[in-house]
Amino acid sequence: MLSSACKYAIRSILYLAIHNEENKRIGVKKIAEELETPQPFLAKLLQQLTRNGLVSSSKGPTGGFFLKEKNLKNSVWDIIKCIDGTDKFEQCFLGLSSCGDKNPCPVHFTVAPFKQKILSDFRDKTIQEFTDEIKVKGRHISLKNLEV
Amino acid sequence: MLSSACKYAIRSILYLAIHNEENKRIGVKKIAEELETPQPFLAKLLQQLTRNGLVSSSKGPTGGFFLKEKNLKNSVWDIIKCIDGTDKFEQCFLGLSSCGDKNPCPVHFTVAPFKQKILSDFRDKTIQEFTDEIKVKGRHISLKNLEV
DNA sequence: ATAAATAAGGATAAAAGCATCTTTTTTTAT
DNA sequence: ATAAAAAAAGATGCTTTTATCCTTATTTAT
Repeated sequence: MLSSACKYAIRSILYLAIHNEENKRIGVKKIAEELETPQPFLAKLLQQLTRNGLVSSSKGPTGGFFLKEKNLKNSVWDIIKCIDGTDKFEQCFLGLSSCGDKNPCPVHFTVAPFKQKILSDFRDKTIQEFTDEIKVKGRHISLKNLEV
Repeated sequence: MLSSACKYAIRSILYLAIHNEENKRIGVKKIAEELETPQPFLAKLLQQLTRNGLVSSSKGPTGGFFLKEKNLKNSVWDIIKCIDGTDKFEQCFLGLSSCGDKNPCPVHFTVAPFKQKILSDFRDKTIQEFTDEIKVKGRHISLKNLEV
Protein backbone atom coordinates (compact mmCIF):
# COMPACT_ATOMS: atom_id res chain seq x y z
CA MET A 1 0.00 0.00 0.00
CA LEU A 2 2.48 2.56 1.18
CA SER A 3 6.14 2.38 0.24
CA SER A 4 8.67 1.71 2.97
CA ALA A 5 9.84 5.25 2.51
CA CYS A 6 6.40 6.58 3.28
CA LYS A 7 5.94 4.37 6.32
CA TYR A 8 9.25 5.56 7.72
CA ALA A 9 8.27 9.15 7.01
CA ILE A 10 4.93 8.93 8.80
CA ARG A 11 6.44 7.20 11.79
CA SER A 12 9.25 9.76 11.96
CA ILE A 13 6.89 12.67 11.99
CA LEU A 14 4.69 11.05 14.63
CA TYR A 15 7.83 10.37 16.62
CA LEU A 16 8.89 13.99 16.37
CA ALA A 17 5.40 15.11 17.31
CA ILE A 18 5.23 12.90 20.36
CA HIS A 19 8.62 14.03 21.60
CA ASN A 20 8.20 17.65 20.62
CA GLU A 21 9.43 20.10 23.24
CA GLU A 22 10.36 23.75 23.18
CA ASN A 23 13.82 24.11 21.58
CA LYS A 24 14.42 20.39 21.46
CA ARG A 25 16.03 18.97 18.34
CA ILE A 26 16.37 15.31 17.51
CA GLY A 27 19.04 13.96 15.13
CA VAL A 28 18.55 11.36 12.40
CA LYS A 29 20.66 8.93 14.30
CA LYS A 30 18.39 8.99 17.31
CA ILE A 31 15.22 8.80 15.25
CA ALA A 32 16.51 5.91 13.16
CA GLU A 33 17.53 4.01 16.26
CA GLU A 34 14.25 4.55 18.01
CA LEU A 35 12.16 3.57 15.02
CA GLU A 36 14.55 0.85 13.84
CA THR A 37 14.79 2.17 10.33
CA PRO A 38 17.84 2.38 8.03
CA GLN A 39 19.61 5.57 9.00
CA PRO A 40 20.97 6.98 5.72
CA PHE A 41 17.69 6.25 4.00
CA LEU A 42 15.77 8.02 6.69
CA ALA A 43 18.14 10.96 6.42
CA LYS A 44 17.18 11.36 2.78
CA LEU A 45 13.53 11.21 3.64
CA LEU A 46 13.86 13.82 6.35
CA GLN A 47 15.64 16.05 3.86
CA GLN A 48 12.75 15.70 1.50
CA LEU A 49 10.20 16.33 4.23
CA THR A 50 12.14 19.40 5.29
CA ARG A 51 12.32 20.78 1.78
CA ASN A 52 8.56 20.41 1.56
CA GLY A 53 7.78 22.09 4.84
CA LEU A 54 6.58 19.02 6.68
CA VAL A 55 9.32 19.04 9.26
CA SER A 56 11.79 21.68 10.42
CA SER A 57 15.51 21.30 10.92
CA SER A 58 18.59 23.10 12.15
CA LYS A 59 22.22 22.31 11.47
CA GLY A 60 25.25 22.20 13.70
CA PRO A 61 25.78 20.69 17.12
CA THR A 62 22.55 20.47 19.11
CA GLY A 63 20.85 20.66 15.73
CA GLY A 64 18.37 18.17 14.42
CA PHE A 65 14.75 17.83 13.41
CA PHE A 66 11.65 19.14 15.10
CA LEU A 67 8.13 20.31 14.33
CA LYS A 68 6.91 23.87 14.36
CA GLU A 69 3.29 24.73 15.10
CA LYS A 70 2.73 24.92 11.40
CA ASN A 71 4.18 21.46 10.80
CA LEU A 72 1.81 20.00 13.36
CA LYS A 73 -1.15 21.27 11.37
CA ASN A 74 -0.31 19.02 8.45
CA SER A 75 -2.05 15.69 7.97
CA VAL A 76 -0.87 12.16 7.31
CA TRP A 77 -2.26 12.70 3.85
CA ASP A 78 0.22 15.54 3.34
CA ILE A 79 3.06 13.18 4.19
CA ILE A 80 1.78 10.59 1.75
CA LYS A 81 1.43 13.24 -0.93
CA CYS A 82 5.00 14.32 -0.32
CA ILE A 83 6.64 10.89 -0.39
CA ASP A 84 4.50 8.48 -2.43
CA GLY A 85 2.07 10.74 -4.21
CA THR A 86 -1.60 9.90 -4.07
CA ASP A 87 -1.97 7.92 -7.28
CA LYS A 88 -2.18 4.59 -5.54
CA PHE A 89 -5.15 5.77 -3.51
CA GLU A 90 -6.93 7.37 -6.38
CA GLN A 91 -6.39 4.61 -8.87
CA CYS A 92 -8.68 1.68 -9.45
CA PHE A 93 -7.83 -1.43 -7.49
CA LEU A 94 -7.44 -3.35 -10.73
CA GLY A 95 -5.56 -0.53 -12.44
CA LEU A 96 -8.35 0.56 -14.78
CA SER A 97 -8.25 4.26 -15.53
CA SER A 98 -11.89 4.33 -16.52
CA CYS A 99 -13.19 2.76 -13.33
CA GLY A 100 -15.58 4.80 -11.24
CA ASP A 101 -19.06 4.77 -9.70
CA LYS A 102 -20.68 5.01 -13.11
CA ASN A 103 -18.38 2.55 -14.75
CA PRO A 104 -17.21 0.19 -12.02
CA CYS A 105 -14.71 -2.61 -12.21
CA PRO A 106 -15.74 -5.88 -10.55
CA VAL A 107 -14.27 -4.92 -7.19
CA HIS A 108 -15.04 -1.23 -7.28
CA PHE A 109 -17.86 -1.24 -4.76
CA THR A 110 -15.95 -3.48 -2.42
CA VAL A 111 -13.01 -1.14 -2.33
CA ALA A 112 -14.57 2.30 -2.79
CA PRO A 113 -16.04 2.84 0.70
CA PHE A 114 -12.78 1.84 2.19
CA LYS A 115 -10.79 4.30 0.18
CA GLN A 116 -13.26 6.97 1.10
CA LYS A 117 -12.90 6.26 4.79
CA ILE A 118 -9.13 6.10 4.77
CA LEU A 119 -8.89 9.20 2.68
CA SER A 120 -11.07 11.27 4.96
CA ASP A 121 -9.36 10.00 8.09
CA PHE A 122 -5.93 10.78 6.77
CA ARG A 123 -6.89 14.07 5.24
CA ASP A 124 -8.94 15.57 8.02
CA LYS A 125 -6.89 14.71 11.07
CA THR A 126 -3.82 16.81 11.79
CA ILE A 127 -0.57 15.44 13.13
CA GLN A 128 -1.35 17.31 16.30
CA GLU A 129 -4.68 15.54 16.65
CA PHE A 130 -3.08 12.20 15.94
CA THR A 131 -0.49 12.90 18.57
CA ASP A 132 -3.06 13.88 21.18
CA GLU A 133 -4.88 10.63 20.55
CA ILE A 134 -1.65 8.66 20.74
CA LYS A 135 -0.88 10.21 24.10
CA VAL A 136 -4.33 9.44 25.47
CA LYS A 137 -4.85 6.01 24.00
CA GLY A 138 -1.30 4.72 23.86
CA ARG A 139 -0.49 3.80 20.30
CA HIS A 140 2.96 2.70 19.22
CA ILE A 141 5.15 3.64 16.28
CA SER A 142 8.26 1.65 17.06
CA LEU A 143 9.16 -1.87 17.96
CA LYS A 144 11.35 -0.67 20.75
CA ASN A 145 8.89 1.31 22.79
CA LEU A 146 5.65 -0.54 22.79
CA GLU A 147 4.04 2.09 24.93
CA VAL A 148 4.33 5.78 24.22
CA MET B 1 -1.83 -2.19 -3.09
CA LEU B 2 -1.60 -4.95 -5.66
CA SER B 3 1.33 -5.25 -8.04
CA SER B 4 0.72 -4.70 -11.73
CA ALA B 5 1.34 -8.38 -12.20
CA CYS B 6 -1.47 -9.25 -9.84
CA LYS B 7 -3.88 -6.80 -11.40
CA TYR B 8 -3.20 -8.27 -14.81
CA ALA B 9 -3.66 -11.76 -13.43
CA ILE B 10 -7.03 -11.01 -11.83
CA ARG B 11 -8.32 -9.26 -14.92
CA SER B 12 -7.12 -12.12 -17.14
CA ILE B 13 -8.91 -14.72 -15.11
CA LEU B 14 -12.09 -12.69 -15.02
CA TYR B 15 -11.75 -12.24 -18.76
CA LEU B 16 -11.38 -15.96 -19.27
CA ALA B 17 -14.33 -16.58 -16.99
CA ILE B 18 -16.59 -14.15 -18.80
CA HIS B 19 -15.73 -15.60 -22.18
CA ASN B 20 -15.62 -19.19 -21.07
CA GLU B 21 -17.31 -21.60 -23.48
CA GLU B 22 -17.17 -25.34 -23.98
CA ASN B 23 -13.93 -26.20 -25.80
CA LYS B 24 -13.01 -22.60 -26.41
CA ARG B 25 -9.37 -21.61 -25.89
CA ILE B 26 -8.05 -18.07 -25.87
CA GLY B 27 -4.42 -17.22 -26.64
CA VAL B 28 -2.19 -14.78 -24.75
CA LYS B 29 -2.18 -12.49 -27.71
CA LYS B 30 -5.91 -12.07 -27.69
CA ILE B 31 -6.11 -11.65 -23.93
CA ALA B 32 -3.33 -9.09 -23.88
CA GLU B 33 -4.95 -7.11 -26.65
CA GLU B 34 -8.35 -7.13 -25.03
CA LEU B 35 -7.07 -6.13 -21.63
CA GLU B 36 -4.39 -3.82 -22.98
CA THR B 37 -1.59 -5.39 -21.00
CA PRO B 38 2.01 -6.12 -22.07
CA GLN B 39 1.85 -9.42 -23.88
CA PRO B 40 5.09 -11.22 -22.93
CA PHE B 41 4.65 -10.20 -19.33
CA LEU B 42 1.14 -11.54 -19.29
CA ALA B 43 2.38 -14.76 -20.88
CA LYS B 44 4.68 -15.30 -17.92
CA LEU B 45 1.86 -14.65 -15.52
CA LEU B 46 -0.43 -17.10 -17.25
CA GLN B 47 2.32 -19.68 -17.06
CA GLN B 48 2.54 -19.16 -13.35
CA LEU B 49 -1.21 -19.28 -12.92
CA THR B 50 -1.31 -22.49 -14.94
CA ARG B 51 1.44 -24.11 -12.90
CA ASN B 52 -0.56 -23.32 -9.79
CA GLY B 53 -3.84 -24.67 -11.06
CA LEU B 54 -5.64 -21.35 -11.36
CA VAL B 55 -6.08 -21.52 -15.09
CA SER B 56 -5.88 -24.36 -17.63
CA SER B 57 -4.04 -24.37 -20.92
CA SER B 58 -3.45 -26.41 -24.03
CA LYS B 59 -0.68 -26.09 -26.59
CA GLY B 60 -0.68 -26.17 -30.34
CA PRO B 61 -2.92 -24.54 -32.89
CA THR B 62 -6.37 -23.78 -31.47
CA GLY B 63 -4.68 -24.03 -28.11
CA GLY B 64 -4.76 -21.35 -25.46
CA PHE B 65 -6.05 -20.68 -22.00
CA PHE B 66 -9.39 -21.49 -20.44
CA LEU B 67 -11.01 -22.27 -17.11
CA LYS B 68 -12.18 -25.64 -15.95
CA GLU B 69 -15.00 -26.02 -13.46
CA LYS B 70 -12.40 -26.40 -10.78
CA ASN B 71 -10.65 -23.19 -11.77
CA LEU B 72 -13.91 -21.28 -11.49
CA LYS B 73 -14.22 -22.32 -7.87
CA ASN B 74 -11.10 -20.40 -6.90
CA SER B 75 -11.31 -16.94 -5.41
CA VAL B 76 -9.64 -13.62 -6.14
CA TRP B 77 -7.78 -14.22 -2.94
CA ASP B 78 -6.27 -17.38 -4.45
CA ILE B 79 -4.97 -15.31 -7.36
CA ILE B 80 -3.46 -12.76 -5.01
CA LYS B 81 -1.86 -15.54 -2.98
CA CYS B 82 -0.37 -16.99 -6.15
CA ILE B 83 1.08 -13.79 -7.60
CA ASP B 84 1.76 -11.32 -4.81
CA GLY B 85 1.47 -13.36 -1.67
CA THR B 86 -0.67 -12.07 1.16
CA ASP B 87 1.93 -10.29 3.24
CA LYS B 88 0.85 -6.85 2.17
CA PHE B 89 -2.65 -7.51 3.44
CA GLU B 90 -1.56 -9.00 6.67
CA GLN B 91 1.08 -6.47 7.52
CA CYS B 92 0.55 -3.32 9.52
CA PHE B 93 -0.13 -0.21 7.48
CA LEU B 94 2.92 1.44 8.99
CA GLY B 95 5.06 -1.68 8.70
CA LEU B 96 5.13 -2.53 12.42
CA SER B 97 5.36 -6.24 13.03
CA SER B 98 3.98 -5.94 16.53
CA CYS B 99 0.87 -4.04 15.53
CA GLY B 100 -2.46 -5.63 16.32
CA ASP B 101 -5.74 -5.08 18.16
CA LYS B 102 -4.02 -5.28 21.51
CA ASN B 103 -1.05 -3.24 20.51
CA PRO B 104 -2.24 -0.91 17.79
CA CYS B 105 -0.28 1.57 15.73
CA PRO B 106 -1.83 5.02 15.34
CA VAL B 107 -3.74 4.07 12.20
CA HIS B 108 -4.58 0.49 13.10
CA PHE B 109 -8.26 1.02 13.84
CA THR B 110 -8.71 3.11 10.76
CA VAL B 111 -7.33 0.43 8.52
CA ALA B 112 -8.31 -2.81 10.25
CA PRO B 113 -12.02 -2.95 9.34
CA PHE B 114 -11.17 -2.19 5.75
CA LYS B 115 -8.73 -5.05 5.56
CA GLN B 116 -11.23 -7.35 7.17
CA LYS B 117 -13.91 -6.51 4.66
CA ILE B 118 -11.69 -6.83 1.60
CA LEU B 119 -10.26 -10.06 2.86
CA SER B 120 -13.62 -11.67 3.37
CA ASP B 121 -14.99 -10.42 0.07
CA PHE B 122 -12.03 -11.69 -1.85
CA ARG B 123 -11.79 -14.95 0.00
CA ASP B 124 -15.42 -15.99 0.06
CA LYS B 125 -16.52 -15.17 -3.46
CA THR B 126 -15.56 -17.56 -6.22
CA ILE B 127 -14.53 -16.49 -9.70
CA GLN B 128 -17.77 -18.05 -10.87
CA GLU B 129 -19.78 -15.87 -8.51
CA PHE B 130 -17.85 -12.79 -9.54
CA THR B 131 -18.51 -13.60 -13.15
CA ASP B 132 -22.24 -14.09 -12.61
CA GLU B 133 -22.40 -10.71 -10.96
CA ILE B 134 -20.40 -9.13 -13.75
CA LYS B 135 -22.81 -10.51 -16.30
CA VAL B 136 -25.83 -9.27 -14.41
CA LYS B 137 -24.55 -5.91 -13.28
CA GLY B 138 -22.20 -5.08 -16.11
CA ARG B 139 -18.75 -4.47 -14.68
CA HIS B 140 -15.73 -3.90 -16.85
CA ILE B 141 -12.21 -5.26 -16.78
CA SER B 142 -10.75 -3.60 -19.84
CA LEU B 143 -10.50 -0.15 -21.27
CA LYS B 144 -11.60 -1.40 -24.65
CA ASN B 145 -14.94 -2.93 -23.82
CA LEU B 146 -16.63 -0.74 -21.33
CA GLU B 147 -19.62 -3.00 -21.18
CA VAL B 148 -19.33 -6.73 -20.80
C1' DA C 1 4.87 -36.40 -42.48
C1' DT C 2 4.95 -31.56 -42.39
C1' DA C 3 4.06 -26.92 -41.38
C1' DA C 4 2.05 -23.76 -38.46
C1' DA C 5 0.33 -22.19 -34.12
C1' DT C 6 0.62 -22.04 -29.54
C1' DA C 7 2.22 -22.50 -24.61
C1' DA C 8 6.51 -23.26 -21.77
C1' DG C 9 10.92 -22.15 -20.37
C1' DG C 10 15.24 -19.62 -19.97
C1' DA C 11 18.09 -15.61 -20.48
C1' DT C 12 18.34 -10.88 -20.50
C1' DA C 13 17.23 -5.86 -19.96
C1' DA C 14 15.14 -1.61 -18.19
C1' DA C 15 13.06 0.90 -14.45
C1' DA C 16 11.81 1.74 -9.78
C1' DG C 17 12.48 1.27 -5.05
C1' DC C 18 15.58 0.73 -1.26
C1' DA C 19 19.80 1.73 0.73
C1' DT C 20 24.61 3.36 1.58
C1' DC C 21 28.78 6.21 1.29
C1' DT C 22 31.27 10.45 0.74
C1' DT C 23 31.69 15.30 0.57
C1' DT C 24 30.02 19.92 1.64
C1' DT C 25 27.81 23.36 4.39
C1' DT C 26 26.27 25.30 8.55
C1' DT C 27 26.32 26.08 13.34
C1' DT C 28 27.52 25.58 18.07
C1' DA C 29 30.59 25.21 22.01
C1' DT C 30 35.05 25.82 23.59
C1' DA D 1 39.63 30.95 15.74
C1' DT D 2 38.95 26.14 15.96
C1' DA D 3 37.04 21.71 16.34
C1' DA D 4 33.13 19.02 16.42
C1' DA D 5 28.44 17.96 15.34
C1' DA D 6 24.82 17.90 12.55
C1' DA D 7 21.95 18.45 8.24
C1' DA D 8 22.28 18.86 3.04
C1' DA D 9 23.68 17.26 -1.20
C1' DG D 10 25.53 14.22 -4.62
C1' DA D 11 27.15 9.86 -6.32
C1' DT D 12 26.75 5.12 -6.31
C1' DG D 13 25.14 0.24 -5.68
C1' DC D 14 21.85 -3.48 -4.73
C1' DT D 15 17.29 -5.69 -5.20
C1' DT D 16 12.80 -6.26 -6.95
C1' DT D 17 9.48 -5.46 -10.29
C1' DT D 18 8.28 -5.00 -14.85
C1' DA D 19 9.07 -6.25 -19.33
C1' DT D 20 11.08 -8.35 -23.58
C1' DC D 21 13.36 -11.77 -26.51
C1' DC D 22 14.74 -16.20 -28.04
C1' DT D 23 14.50 -21.06 -28.03
C1' DT D 24 12.05 -25.40 -27.11
C1' DA D 25 8.17 -28.46 -26.73
C1' DT D 26 3.62 -29.74 -28.02
C1' DT D 27 -0.35 -30.18 -30.74
C1' DT D 28 -3.38 -29.51 -34.53
C1' DA D 29 -4.72 -29.27 -39.35
C1' DT D 30 -3.47 -30.34 -43.80
